[in-house]
Amino acid sequence: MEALSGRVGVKCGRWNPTAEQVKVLTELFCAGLRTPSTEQIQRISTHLSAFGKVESKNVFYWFQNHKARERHHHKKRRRGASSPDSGSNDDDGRADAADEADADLVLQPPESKREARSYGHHHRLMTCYVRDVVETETMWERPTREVETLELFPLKSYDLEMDKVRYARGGGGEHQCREISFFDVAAGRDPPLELRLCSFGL
Amino acid sequence: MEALSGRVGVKCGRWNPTAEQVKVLTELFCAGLRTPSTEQIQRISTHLSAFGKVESKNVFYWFQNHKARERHHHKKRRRGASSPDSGSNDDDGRADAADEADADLVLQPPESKREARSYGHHHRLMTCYVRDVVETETMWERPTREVETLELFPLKSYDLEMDKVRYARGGGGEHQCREISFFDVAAGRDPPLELRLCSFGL
DNA sequence: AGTCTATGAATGAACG
DNA sequence: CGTTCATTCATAGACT
Repeated sequence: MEALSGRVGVKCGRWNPTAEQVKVLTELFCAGLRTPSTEQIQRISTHLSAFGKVESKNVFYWFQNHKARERHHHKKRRRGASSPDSGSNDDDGRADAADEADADLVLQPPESKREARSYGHHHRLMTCYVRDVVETETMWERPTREVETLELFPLKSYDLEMDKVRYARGGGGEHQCREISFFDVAAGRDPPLELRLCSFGL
Repeated sequence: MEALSGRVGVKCGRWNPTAEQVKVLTELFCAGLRTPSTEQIQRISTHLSAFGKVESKNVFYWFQNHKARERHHHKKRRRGASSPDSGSNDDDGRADAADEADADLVLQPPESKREARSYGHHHRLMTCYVRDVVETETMWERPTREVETLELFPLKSYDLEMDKVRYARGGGGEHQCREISFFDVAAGRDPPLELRLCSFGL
């Protein structure tokens, strides 16, 4: 998808990342970066600006969205026959089709789905997610990630060390991009994508 | 784009402020209100309820978010261009380079007397909004409440005690309370607090 | 035409 | 309070 994001339209209503930018972002994400700090965002955007216009907020949102969608990615994994479902409700202009969540990764939040979330801030969401499932054959298996220890950002800053703990999903730090399906596409529509931080041209 | 009234989703899962409510809140914010006290929150929410359903916690969160995002959110900075870009260099290769300097932390007052607030600050604030919890089930039918009272709050309450020092910058500005979008505001800083609450005509 | 999907953007809610 | 999560809105682009 996305095809050659050559940024066709001149209408810059919203940021339209170039292929290179997406590549870099994706690699960073796969390398483990999930919530870049302000400084990191700054640096990333600065570097991405070499491929086209970008602002820090774009980078910020990009990571926000990716992380959120990665986690919240549970479309349909049941029913493998028939049509892949399609809601039936006919929209009336804007019915939205967010399908029913299914909480695939969530461990066991006392809450149901998203509803009884009133001001019961007591029952936190238990941010424990089933850490990386198993091996994803379709994944590259942790390339020499620290080949160069890219200098752009200390790498250790966002290195798996930290994130791992926060999300409790990196038992051994062997988790690269594990699930993500839509990411594959994004990354796959490009060359082999040699996962390597040093490829950031730094 | 679609200007205001973007309130489409009528789904009441989370508070969706109406244009009027946002207007009032924004004006208050621009007037200098940053951390309303429990009582102020109460009054504000009471007044806002004239425009639609709203709970104290919503007001509380609103201010929290606004304050936080005002500071946060990565720079924006442009090279003198006005209006949301326009052609300009839109080629890959080299957008801007020297621009990425950022400095959105310009505000951030020295938290010296920030704690002057009476209420201890821990989780207590949350307890402030527990009164107006009307039956959310009902259709909060009461558009006309008491529009005559109009005395939101003395204004001195949150008035320029210490808040003043924060945004009392230069003052050469003449930006009114615009419908900010934080990303921009971060760089523009606040307007003069010459706002008189009476303008909240609401 | 239109529709669907991926995703950028925005913001309410909450955690720590 | 700053940071992060969750949900929603809007829109560019792909597919039929």
